[in-house]
Amino acid sequence: MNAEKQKIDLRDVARLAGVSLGSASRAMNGAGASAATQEKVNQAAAALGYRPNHAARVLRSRLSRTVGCLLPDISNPLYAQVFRALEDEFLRHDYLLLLANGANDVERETKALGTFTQRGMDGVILAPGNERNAALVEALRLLPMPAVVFDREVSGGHDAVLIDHAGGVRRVVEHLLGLGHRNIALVLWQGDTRPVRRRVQGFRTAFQAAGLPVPDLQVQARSVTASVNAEVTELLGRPDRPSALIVQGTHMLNSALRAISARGLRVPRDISVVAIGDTPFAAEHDPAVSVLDIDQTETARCLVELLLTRIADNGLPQRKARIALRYVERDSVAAPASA
Amino acid sequence: MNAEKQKIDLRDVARLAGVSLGSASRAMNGAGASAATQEKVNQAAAALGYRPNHAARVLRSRLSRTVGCLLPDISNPLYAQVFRALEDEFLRHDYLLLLANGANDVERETKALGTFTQRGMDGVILAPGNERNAALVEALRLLPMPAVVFDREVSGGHDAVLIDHAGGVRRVVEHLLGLGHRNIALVLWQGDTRPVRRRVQGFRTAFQAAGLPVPDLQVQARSVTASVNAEVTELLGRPDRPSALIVQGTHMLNSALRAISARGLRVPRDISVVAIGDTPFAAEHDPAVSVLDIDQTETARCLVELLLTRIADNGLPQRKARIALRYVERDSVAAPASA
DNA sequence: ATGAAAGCGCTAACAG
DNA sequence: CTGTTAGCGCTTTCAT
Repeated sequence: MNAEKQKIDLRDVARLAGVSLGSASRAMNGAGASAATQEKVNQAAAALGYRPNHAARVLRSRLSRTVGCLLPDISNPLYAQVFRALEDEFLRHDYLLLLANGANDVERETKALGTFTQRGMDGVILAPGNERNAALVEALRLLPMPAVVFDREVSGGHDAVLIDHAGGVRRVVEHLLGLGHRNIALVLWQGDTRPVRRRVQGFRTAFQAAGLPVPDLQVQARSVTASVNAEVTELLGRPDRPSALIVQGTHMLNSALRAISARGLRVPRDISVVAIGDTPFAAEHDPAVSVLDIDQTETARCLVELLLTRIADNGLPQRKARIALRYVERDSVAAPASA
Repeated sequence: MNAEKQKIDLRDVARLAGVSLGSASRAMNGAGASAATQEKVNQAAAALGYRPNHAARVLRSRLSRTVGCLLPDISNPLYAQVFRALEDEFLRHDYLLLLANGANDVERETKALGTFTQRGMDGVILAPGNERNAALVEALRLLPMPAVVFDREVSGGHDAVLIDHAGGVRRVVEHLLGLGHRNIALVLWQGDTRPVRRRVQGFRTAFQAAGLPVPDLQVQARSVTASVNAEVTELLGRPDRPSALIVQGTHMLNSALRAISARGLRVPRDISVVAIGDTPFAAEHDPAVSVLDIDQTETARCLVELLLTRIADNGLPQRKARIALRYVERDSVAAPASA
C-alpha cells in the first residue's frame, strides 16, 4: 500500500537547492554553512520531504545519538516513571533512548550491554539488579562507551546519580521521633542493593544521633512485589508493637495497610505510616499516606546531563550527583496515642 | 579507561581465517558458505572478539533488525507486561525492540512514528491512545514499514491483534447471571477506545441474550488512574444497589474495594467483585479477587509472529488475530444474598 | 563455493 | 564558505 518508500537522499536535496553535497550536509547539521545556503537547503529538504538516513550517518560519524538504558524492572512503577522522564529529557536533546529490562538476571543484563555495544550506543544509563556480581562488573568495565550508574554502587569509576535514601529515611525517623514515636518499624525487601542498605543505615543513624536504642523491628520481604501481610501482622501482635511504620513500595504498603486494618487498628490514630516512593495509591488512600518522594524529573535531568557531558568529553573526572528525597506530609502520621 | 575501542572489522576476521571478505560475510550470515569456511571464520571471529558493525550492516542490507513499539503508557502495569513479553519474544528472534511512550498525546505519537521511520525500523507495533484521531491515522498511513496494531481499531488495513474484551465480559456477566445476580455494575474509564467500547458491548450482549434488561449501572472514571471511590459509594447507596461489580484496572479496583468496605459491606457475602486485568494486587487481596486475565505471553507471541511474517513478505493479506480472555475464579464471587 | 569489486548515504578532510 | 573526494564496514552483485 506504500508504493513509494524513502528514496530521497541528501544528493537530491543538494541538487534542488543548487549546492554541493557537502554544503547540504553542513547546512543540515547546522554548522559551517552560510545563512543563505542554510535556508535554501532547508527549503529543498522540506519540499522533498527529506529524511536523513540514520545508518549512514552513524556509520560515517561514529555517533548514533542513541543511548541505552538498563533498568531492573519496567513493571515497577518507580522505574517506569524514571524511564518516561529519561525519554522526555533525551528527546529534548534529540537523542533516542533504548530500554532493556534487566529483570535482576545477570545473564540478561550482560547480554543487553552486549547489544548496546554492538548497536553503537553513545552511552548507557544503568541500574543493575546485582551491583556486586563479578560478571556484571566485568561486563561494565569492558563497555567501550561512557556509562552513568543510577542509584547503585559499582566499582569502576563511573559517573553516578545516587538517591539519598539514608538522608531521607533519617529525616522521616527524626520527624517521628520528634512526635514521640520510639518503636518504629522499617518494612523493606531483603535485596542486597544500595537503596535497601542505605535506608537501613539512615534508620540506624537517626536513632543513634538521638541517643536512642535502635529498635529491632525490621521486616524483610522476599521481593518487592511480595506481600508482607503475615510479617506485619506478627509485628502488630508483639507486646512492643510499633507505633509507626516506614514501608517501601506499592505492594508492601498495600499489604501492610491491610494487615493494620485487619488488626482493627486505625491510621494514624493507632499507628502512623510513611511510604517510601510516591504513587497514586498512596496519595488517594484514605487516609492519604505521607511519603518520601523522589523527584523523577530532576533525577532524569541529572542522569542525562552527566551522560551527555561525558559523551562530549570523556576526559572529565568521575562525578557523583546526589538527589535529595522530599518528605510529603499527608494524613497518615500523628503523635503516638501514648505520648 | 578503555584504551582499545572496537577496531576489529570483518576484514581482520577474513584475513585471520584466510578467506576473502565476501566469504567471511557469508559465513557470518550463515548462508552460502562451506562448512569448512564457516568453521574457520567463526573461530577467527571468536578469537578476535569480533562484533559486527550494526550501522554498516543496516546501511548496506536495508534491514535494521529493529522494531518500534508505541504504547500509551508504560507506567500502566498492563502495558509494562506486554512490553516485557514483546522484548523477550523479539530477543529470541534476534530483533531489538524500541519503546516509545505515546502518553495519549497525538503529537507525541506522531513524532515517535517519525523517529521510527528515520531510524529505519523494520516494523512497528502500536496501540495509539487516540485511535480515531485523523492526524494519527494519516501518520499511520504514511508509515513506510509494516505495522501491527495492538487492540485498536484503526482504518488502514493493518494487521491487528485484538483482545476479545466483549467475549470476556460477556462470559463473566453470564456467570454472575447464572449465580442469580441481576444488578451488575460495570466500572470502567470513560475513554473512547476499543477496549472500553467492547467491554460495554459484551456487558449489554450478555443481558440481551438472556432476555434481561440491561442495568443502568455504569461508572465512568475520568482516567485509568482516577479514583472511583465517590462514584462507587454513590452506587452502593442506591435502592437498587448492585450485587456485583466488574471493575477495570488496579486503581479503580482498589478504590472500589475501599468504597465497599467503608460502606460496611463484605466481599463476596454482600457484593461480588470481578476485576479486569490480573495483578499481584488482585491476587493477594483478601479475599483474592476473581479476574478476567489476558495472556500477555500469547499476545506478545501473536504480535511478533504477525509483524515478522509481514516484514518477510509484505504481500500477505490483512490478518486479524483474536486473543481470548481467561476468567480466573478466586474468592470474590458468590451468589447474591437475596438469591 | 569463492574472490574481486561495487557501492549503501552520509560526513569529514582537503583544496580552493 | 564552498565544492570535490574519499571512505565508514558491511552486503551483494558479478565473475569465476
